[in-house]
Amino acid sequence: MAKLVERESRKNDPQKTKEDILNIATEEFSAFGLSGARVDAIAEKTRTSKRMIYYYFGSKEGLYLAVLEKAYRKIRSLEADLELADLPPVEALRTLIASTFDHDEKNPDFVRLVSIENIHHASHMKRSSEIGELNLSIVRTIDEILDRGRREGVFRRDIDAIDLHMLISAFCFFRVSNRYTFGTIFHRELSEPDLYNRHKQMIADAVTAYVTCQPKL
Amino acid sequence: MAKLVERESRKNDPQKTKEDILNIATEEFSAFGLSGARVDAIAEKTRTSKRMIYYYFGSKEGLYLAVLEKAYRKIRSLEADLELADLPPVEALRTLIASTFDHDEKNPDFVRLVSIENIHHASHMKRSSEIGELNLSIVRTIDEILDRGRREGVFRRDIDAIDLHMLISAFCFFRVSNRYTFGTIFHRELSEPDLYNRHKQMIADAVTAYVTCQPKL
DNA sequence: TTGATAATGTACTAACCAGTACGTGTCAAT
DNA sequence: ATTGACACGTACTGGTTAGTACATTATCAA
Repeated sequence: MAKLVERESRKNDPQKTKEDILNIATEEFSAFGLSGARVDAIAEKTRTSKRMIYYYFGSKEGLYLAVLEKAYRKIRSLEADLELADLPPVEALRTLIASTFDHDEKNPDFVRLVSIENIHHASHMKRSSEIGELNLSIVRTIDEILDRGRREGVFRRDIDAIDLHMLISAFCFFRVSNRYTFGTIFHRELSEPDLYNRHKQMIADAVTAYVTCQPKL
Repeated sequence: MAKLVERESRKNDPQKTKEDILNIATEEFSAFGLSGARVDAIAEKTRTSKRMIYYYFGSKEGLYLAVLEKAYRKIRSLEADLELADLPPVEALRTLIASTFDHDEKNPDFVRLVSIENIHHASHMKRSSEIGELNLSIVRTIDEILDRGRREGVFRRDIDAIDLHMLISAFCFFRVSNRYTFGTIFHRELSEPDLYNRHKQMIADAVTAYVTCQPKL
């Protein structure tokens, strides 16, 4: 007797298979960390099998690295398209801050992956040629704004672009990365719209106040 | 024939055994995370055996929670002893910021544990009655400073103490928690003394500039 | 059509790792 | 000195998990 269940014929779609794996893996690694994530769990949630993970990515760490690289590739692509050259320096800065703030708010997965990578001393990132060459354009952008501000006499002169980027980044990142412990200790839901707006305003105010103030001795 | 090797007699020292385990475990969890740390590895580095870990802490998670609680207990004890009441508001604030800055700088283990706990959605912290009751005195301290500053007319009036604490904390924490990725991307060694001083100055300047500036509309 | 290569599925393995069974040693109070 | 509770060590187990062996199907170029 012939098989009653017709086995549906397999479709080869390497592109999609890879992407599917990467997407699921991003969720899993971001949720459980590198050692916490389970390859089997990833495989199960995929359209395909564990075999394919090793076929395309070689190892768990290989998959993790691919996830990390994809995450950084995404932010690099987002970084370019801000038109700030024709805004006055303070406005340009505020726009940039708002964009950083929203980016972290909208990409908790990315934030978590970066946190995880820091737990691992950024060792995978260091080994990645792709990420290693990230020469973040955001710093150039900040540098230009600072330069214009100084020439126009509205900014203090002793500010380093990378330092300033860190000041901005730190707040935006922390709000997302430490959402849970901070929220628990202070009984605040850091994802509420009220706080979102207030915090966005605060970091913009703080940074602009800083860059426009006179240096303390 | 009698044993040639005299087995040295065992000493029971439960206090020390517990502490020993806790100290090693703190290192291990902070280095590898909750899922990355290995109970066997912890046991080996201990004077005692794996058996004792389960004897005193019940499970790997139990041990992790004990580590976390000890870490938070430590900061709570450090928080109290700042004498700020007789300083002018701006100076009081700068002192407080310096203290937060140094605390995170000197306690990377604590910072890493908090990062790890955030990866886990602060779930252990929530379950801990001890940590759950952390009603951080630092916020009260900030509140008092803000109050005095407002009364003296030097601070803007629309600042929330917890928000301000977050602004300060975020920078101090990020500098340590994201040391590796940030350092790798921007080719900066965030532990260098030069940067240490500059950053300490910067966060103090930024926060004081913010609290003393006029609100933007 | 064919055959080479790329893509995929199934079933397995070996190592690892949290947790335990079971027994021994310590010490203080009686 | 005995006893009982606490402290501790050794050796093991059973489930988990990263990774693989092997067979099969799809695809496409010649």
